[in-house]
Amino acid sequence: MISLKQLRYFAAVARFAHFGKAAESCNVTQPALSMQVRELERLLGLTLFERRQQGAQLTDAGQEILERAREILTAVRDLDDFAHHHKQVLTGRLHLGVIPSLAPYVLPPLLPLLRDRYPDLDLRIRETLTETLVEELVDGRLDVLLLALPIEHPEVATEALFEDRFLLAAPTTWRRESAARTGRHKGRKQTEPLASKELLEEGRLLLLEEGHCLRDQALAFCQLRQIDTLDTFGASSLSTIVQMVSNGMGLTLLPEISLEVEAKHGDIKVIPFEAPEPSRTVGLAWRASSPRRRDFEALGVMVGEVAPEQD
Amino acid sequence: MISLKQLRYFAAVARFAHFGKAAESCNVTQPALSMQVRELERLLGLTLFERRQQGAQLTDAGQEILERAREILTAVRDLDDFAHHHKQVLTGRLHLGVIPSLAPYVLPPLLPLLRDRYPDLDLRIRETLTETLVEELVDGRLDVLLLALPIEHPEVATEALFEDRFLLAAPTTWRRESAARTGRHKGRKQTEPLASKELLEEGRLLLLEEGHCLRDQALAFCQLRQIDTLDTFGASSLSTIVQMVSNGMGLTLLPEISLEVEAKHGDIKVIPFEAPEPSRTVGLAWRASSPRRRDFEALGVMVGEVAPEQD
DNA sequence: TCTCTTGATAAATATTTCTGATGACTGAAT
DNA sequence: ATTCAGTCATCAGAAATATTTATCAAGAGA
Repeated sequence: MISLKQLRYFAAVARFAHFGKAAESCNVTQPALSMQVRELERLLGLTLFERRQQGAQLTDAGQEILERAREILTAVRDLDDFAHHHKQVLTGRLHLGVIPSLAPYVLPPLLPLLRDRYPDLDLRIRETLTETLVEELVDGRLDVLLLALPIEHPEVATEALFEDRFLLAAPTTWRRESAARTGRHKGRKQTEPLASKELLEEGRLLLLEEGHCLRDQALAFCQLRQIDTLDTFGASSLSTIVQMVSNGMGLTLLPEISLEVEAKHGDIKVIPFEAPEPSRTVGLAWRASSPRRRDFEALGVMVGEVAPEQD
Repeated sequence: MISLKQLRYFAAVARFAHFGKAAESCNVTQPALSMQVRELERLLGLTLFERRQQGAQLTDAGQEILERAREILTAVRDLDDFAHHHKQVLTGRLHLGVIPSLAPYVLPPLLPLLRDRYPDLDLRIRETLTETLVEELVDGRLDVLLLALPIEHPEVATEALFEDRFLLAAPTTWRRESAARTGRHKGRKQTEPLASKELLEEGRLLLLEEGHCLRDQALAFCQLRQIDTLDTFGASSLSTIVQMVSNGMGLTLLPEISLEVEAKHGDIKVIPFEAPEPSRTVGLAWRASSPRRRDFEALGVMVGEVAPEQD
């Protein structure tokens, strides 16, 4: 009779395309895992992997079985979660994924608050790009994500928490009229607090490297499709960007939530945009099948408490 | 770590509300099953059953866990089915459920045909009422049903195969005009081959007992809500009904598919209805998640071959 | 050819699961 | 009150299963 152990081992081999690594990830030796996978193949009456020198390659049949196996494993994990968490909210282990443009600003105030209010919560944090987070979420390695919406995925449910405005960050030496070559802004007073997006076209725009959603949102706002005004190298953290800005290497967009930290890091001035102000929607995402809705709602409330005040 | 075995045992206990019977159904001894259920409870950190002298009663938490467990078990069964049947069509074991008003007419010609054309098919038949069939289908004890549509159930997919007309069955001694008290049919010729539904009001209507869909369909057609013209005892097979009709105890509706068999059983005359003729839609039903669609389609073709010709 | 990596195999061991006998408990009948 | 029949729990030993350790064979790359 098929066992979950077999499915788990099978999924691991599929993930790593390598029996040895899969065995390690399952905390068993390679022969133990090989035996179970082989037994599963016998039970199913088909070959799941092509064993090659370079590793294990899923067969076509294996691919289809894998999808079903993953669903089953997720359902089992959900059942377990449900059992453990349906009484109390925010207890036990919770794997939280956060995008890099939120983690350094949300987590410092959030974690002490959580530790204080939910001492039985064993929070595990993972910080990486949206794409990877969603993948790991669907896969069951993460339980809930804190990121910028929208997330379009049939298995993922989301909840918006707050709007995070974007502001223009410039060197303190930067003068708006110095860049107003187009003359469009001639008549404006210098104390005018709004920056129109045209301003961005005047200086080099510094952004996070490829894959960060913040980069995409900034580009979308600027409707910049030509790459020549961009620093093609990009940076992997906003701190670095701010350092670059304060050294006169260009301009950037900063999310409001980062200001308290980043405005102190470097010598920059921050200018709000004219309406309609650009912004991103920060929210939570989880597997639609997850039984821990109540946990996520509670978590959302906590995040809301540490978020910037809404207009 | 949770195992499928534990879920299987748990589901069995839930089904029988009795550890001993559950153990028997799982082909293990009662202590073995008790241990696994207890271990599952330990792993989940909650109590699944209230153990009483009268048996095992699911707790509220157990009820919710049960639903998830059943989904998992079904998914595993589907995975297994998929592996075994995605290559060849109609091989291996197939549990077919049939309603009593179809089984005696469809199965005799169907089974030899199947045995001939799909010798590797190990068909298991279950005959009972629609309600039970659907329950067992969703539960995974049956794979496919042959019955009257529609079936409204979120987890069940269906396919219509053919229309089965209803005809009026009357004693050979019965004369239409003898009952035409209303005078509405006075002008008609006696050789007129159509029977309007008003005719049914004139004789006592004999139907299958409560729960048979054929009974409900007949009642729906007649728009009879008053029970006084009905034989309240009902019968459990059409053969019996036909015997009653041929002995002058009343009239009944017979599905066309039964005529070849039943018209010979008793001494009756069969009269078609005026348009719009009453009929039922015969079709197949299966779990929407089942991977054996191709099997069901092939089965549908076979049933079509033994069904009455369509107009 | 030699070396490294891959996964498979075999035997010994560890672990899990099952059986069969027993026991405690409960409600019903005597 | 006592017995009885039925429930599920417990336990020790047996059986089945999974795992480890050690070793092997095959192919890729030097």
